Amino acid sequence: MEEKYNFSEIEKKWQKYWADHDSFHVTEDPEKKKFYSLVMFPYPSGKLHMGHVRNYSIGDVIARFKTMQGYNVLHPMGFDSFGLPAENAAIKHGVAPDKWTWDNIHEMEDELRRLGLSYDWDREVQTCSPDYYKWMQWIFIQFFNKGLAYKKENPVNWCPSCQTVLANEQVVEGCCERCGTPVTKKDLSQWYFKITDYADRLLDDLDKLPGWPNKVKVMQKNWIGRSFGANIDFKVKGTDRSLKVFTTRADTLFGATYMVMAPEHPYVMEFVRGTKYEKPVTDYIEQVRHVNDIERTSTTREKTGVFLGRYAVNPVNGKEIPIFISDYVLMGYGTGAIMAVPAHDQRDFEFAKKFNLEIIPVVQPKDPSIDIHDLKQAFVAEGTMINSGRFDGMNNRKAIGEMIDWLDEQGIGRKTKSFRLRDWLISRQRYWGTPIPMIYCEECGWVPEKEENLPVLLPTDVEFTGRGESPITTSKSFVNCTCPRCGRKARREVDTMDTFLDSSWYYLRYCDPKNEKEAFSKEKVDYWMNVDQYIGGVEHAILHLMYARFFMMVLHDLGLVSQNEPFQNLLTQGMVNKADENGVFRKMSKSVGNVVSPEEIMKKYGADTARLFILFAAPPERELDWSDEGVEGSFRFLNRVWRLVYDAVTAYGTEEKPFEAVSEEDKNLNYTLNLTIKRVTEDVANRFNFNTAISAIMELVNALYKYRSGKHIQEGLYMKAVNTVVALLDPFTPHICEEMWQNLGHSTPLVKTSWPTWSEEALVKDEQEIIVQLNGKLKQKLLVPSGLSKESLTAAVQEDPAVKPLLEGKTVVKTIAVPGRLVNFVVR
RNA sequence: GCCGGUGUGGCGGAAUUGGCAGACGCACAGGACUUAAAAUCCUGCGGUCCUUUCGACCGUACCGGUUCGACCCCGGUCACCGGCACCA
Repeated sequence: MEEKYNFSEIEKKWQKYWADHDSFHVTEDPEKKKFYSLVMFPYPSGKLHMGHVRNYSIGDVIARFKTMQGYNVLHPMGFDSFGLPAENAAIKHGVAPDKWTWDNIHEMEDELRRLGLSYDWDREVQTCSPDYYKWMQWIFIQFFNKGLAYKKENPVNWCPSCQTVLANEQVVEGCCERCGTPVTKKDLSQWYFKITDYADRLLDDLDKLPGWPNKVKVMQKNWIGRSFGANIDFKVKGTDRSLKVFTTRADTLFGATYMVMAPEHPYVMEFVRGTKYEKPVTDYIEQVRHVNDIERTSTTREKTGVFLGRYAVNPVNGKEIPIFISDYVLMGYGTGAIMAVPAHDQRDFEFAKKFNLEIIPVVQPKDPSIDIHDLKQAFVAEGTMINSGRFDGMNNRKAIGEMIDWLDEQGIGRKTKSFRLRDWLISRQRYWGTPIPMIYCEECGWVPEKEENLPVLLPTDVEFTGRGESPITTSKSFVNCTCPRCGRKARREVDTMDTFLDSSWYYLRYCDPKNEKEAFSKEKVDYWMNVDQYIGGVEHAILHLMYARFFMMVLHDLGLVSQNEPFQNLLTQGMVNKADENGVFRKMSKSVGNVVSPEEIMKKYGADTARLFILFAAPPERELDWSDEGVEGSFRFLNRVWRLVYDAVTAYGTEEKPFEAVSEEDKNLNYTLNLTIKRVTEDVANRFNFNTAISAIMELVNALYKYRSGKHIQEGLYMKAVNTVVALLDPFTPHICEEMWQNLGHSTPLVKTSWPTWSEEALVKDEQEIIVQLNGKLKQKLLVPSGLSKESLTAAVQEDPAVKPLLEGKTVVKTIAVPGRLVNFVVR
C-alpha cells in the first residue's frame, strides 16, 4: 500500500474498473427487491455546476447504499437535451444545435464519470435523439386521440426576446422564466394539453404522497387553486342573454350592486353594438390590450373601467344593477364575469368608490367599532347576515351553503368549483424540440402522422435568424406533405413541443431505453416503477413535478402503465451558496462572481473530497454554504483515514483474526463500532442525514486513533473496526474506499460487498451513565449497573456518596426515575 | 394580503420519543515533533462571576404558559426566506 493518498490515480483506476466490469448494470430480477433511485437529469449546458454535484452525490449515496443492502438498484442518467440555448448558440455562433448539444453531452458525461457516480450508462437517454422523440411523438398522438390535445386561438403569453410562447407556469412575476423579459400578450393559434381535466385528481392525489415534502405539495395545491362556490345567472335587460358569474361568496348576493365583465368577454361587443357606448368600450378594450401583465395584475394600480349602458337583474331581489367592463376581471378565471359586492370585497369596494356606486352591507360584523354604513374598506370577516331577506340573522359562513341550495332549487344557480390552473400551452415557435407530429388538411382538419412514419425528423435545411416564426418554416422539405387520411396535399405543423413534455416521461424510458417497438414495455415499467427516491431542486416543484404527475395519470388511463403517480418519495435538495465579496452568502452564480467550478475542486482534491464536503456540510434539504476551509477539512479527514488504514495494514497485515473484547478499552471500542454501524445505517436509510452519518464515522475514526495509542491492542478487533470504517464510508467516497478495501486484503470490491451489520448485544453495556437532577437541573453523573428498575435505580442513586450531600437538609417531595437515563429529585 | 418554512457558539451544523444543549467539522489558541516552517499528533475552545481549583449563575430570536423537567408541546410577538396573489 502506498503511504501517500494519491487521489487522482486511485480515482482513475476505480472508474476504469467499474466501467470494465459493468459494475452498475442492472436487469429486471424478480427474485430481488428493486429500488429506483432517480436524480433530475440535466440540461447539457456544457459544464457541471456545484448544484449538479450535490444532486448527483446525494443520489449516488442512496444508490450505493441500497445496492450494498442487497437491492436491485436502477440508477440511470440522461440528458434533457432539447431547448433554447442550443438554438441561441446556432444563431450567435453559427454552430448546428445538434452538434453543440452532442458536444456538451459528451463533455458532461466525462465529468459525471469523473465524479464516480454509479450509473447504468447502458440506459442513458437523450431527449434530442430520434430514438427518444419518436416515442414522444407517439405519446402526443395518444393524447390527441384521447381528446387531450387541441389547437386553439387564444391570447397567449409571448416572450419578445425568446420569440416564442410560454406556458402560464413559465411566466414568473410577469416575466419570462428563462430570460426575464416582460411577457406580452399575442393572439395565436396554439396546441394545448387539457391538464384542467385532471385538476381534481392532481390536487386530491397529493394526499397519497406522504413521501413528498409538504412544501412542494402546498405549492402545487396553490398553483392548481381550487375554489368551491356557485355559478349564478343574471338576466340582462333588453337582451336574451344571461350573464353567468362565479362566486365563492354566495352569502353576499343581496349586496351585489353592479356587475363587471372581463374586457375580452364574448358578450361585450354584442351588448354595446350600435349604442353610444360602443366607442368608449372599444377604446377601453384597445387600451387594455397594451397593458402588460405586470401592470395589469398590480394590486396597487387604480381601478379602471367603462359602463356598458346595460343593466342586469339580481335574481334574488329583482334589483337592476349596472354592468361595467374592467381589466380587474380576468377572462381566464371563473366565467369571466363577476357580481360586485363592494361592501364585502376590497376590489369591488375600490371600484365602487371611484365610480360612486351603491354599497349595501349584508354582513354585520361582530366588532361593534366597525360602522357598516361608513366603511373605510371592505368588510371580509365573519358576521351575521342582514338586508338579505330570509337569510337575515344567520351566520354568513353557514349562509353560503344554504344560499347555494336555495339558488339551485330556484334554478338560478348551482354549486360549482373553479380552478386557477389553465390548460397547458405546449407548442413552441422554435427549432430545437420535438416536432409536433400533426398535419393540417383542408378537408380533414388536424390529422396525426401515421405511426409507421414516426419519427417526424427535424429538418436540417433551416436558417437560424433569431427572428419571426419557427426556423422550421424555412425548410423547403418539411412543410409540404400529404394528408395521412385522404391523401390530398397538406401542411405539416412547424411548431415543436415544450421541452417539459420530454422530461415528463423519461423515467419510464429508463426502464426500457432501447425498445424499438414501443415507448416502453409495460412489464419492465411494472417491475421498476415507481421511482422509490426522486431527487432534485425545489425550483421544479410546480412545472416538472406537476407535468410528470399529469403524464403518469394519462398514461395510466390509456392502460400503458399500472401506476398513477411517478415518484413515491421526493427529496428537494437545497441550493449551493457561497459568500460574495461582502461576506454575504448567495446562490452561486456567474453574475455574483462566487462560482466554484467542480472541475477545479476535483483537480485539487479529487472527486471523493468534493463529494464528502458537499454531503457533510449540511443536510441535503438545506442550503449549503460553500467553504474552502471546509473542503480542506474533508480532504484532511480522508488523509487521516488513509493513514489509519496504511498504519494498520503495515503493522498487522491483512489476515482476519478472531477476538474477544476484554479490557475496558476493548469493550468501549467494540461498543462504539457497533453503535456507529447502527447510526450510519439509520441516518442514511431513514433520514438522509448524511452529515450526521459522516460525523458518526469521524467519531469512530477518532476512537480508533485513541485506541491504538493505548497499551494493549486486540488486533482482531482493531482490524475489524478499520475495515468497517472503510465499508461505511464507501457510499460517500467510493474510490478511496475501494482502494483501501483492496489493500486490506479483500479480493471482492466494495461494490459487490454487503453493508455491515451491527450486533444489538454489543450495544448493551454493563454500566450506564445516569444523570442526577435536582429540580430538573443537572447536578451529577453516575455510573450504575445496566437494567435497573425504577425503584432500584432510585435507591442506588440515593445511596451514592456523591449524591447524599446534595440531598442533605432538603425534603424530597417527589422522585422521577427514568431507567437508563436519569433520576430527578424534586426538593424543597 | 393568503399559505408554507426557518431562527441554537466566531462559522457550518448536532441533540432520532419532552430527559446531559452545542456531537462532528471549520476557524482560533496552546503544546509535542522540527534548526525552522509546512504537514502530523495531542489539548483547550457559549457567556458571566470566582486569583485558581472546586464550583455558581445565565444561555437555543422575544414574551408568557403547560411540565418534576422544554431547542422540542401550547398561546402571543418579532425577524428573515420561499410560494401564490385584482383568482371573484
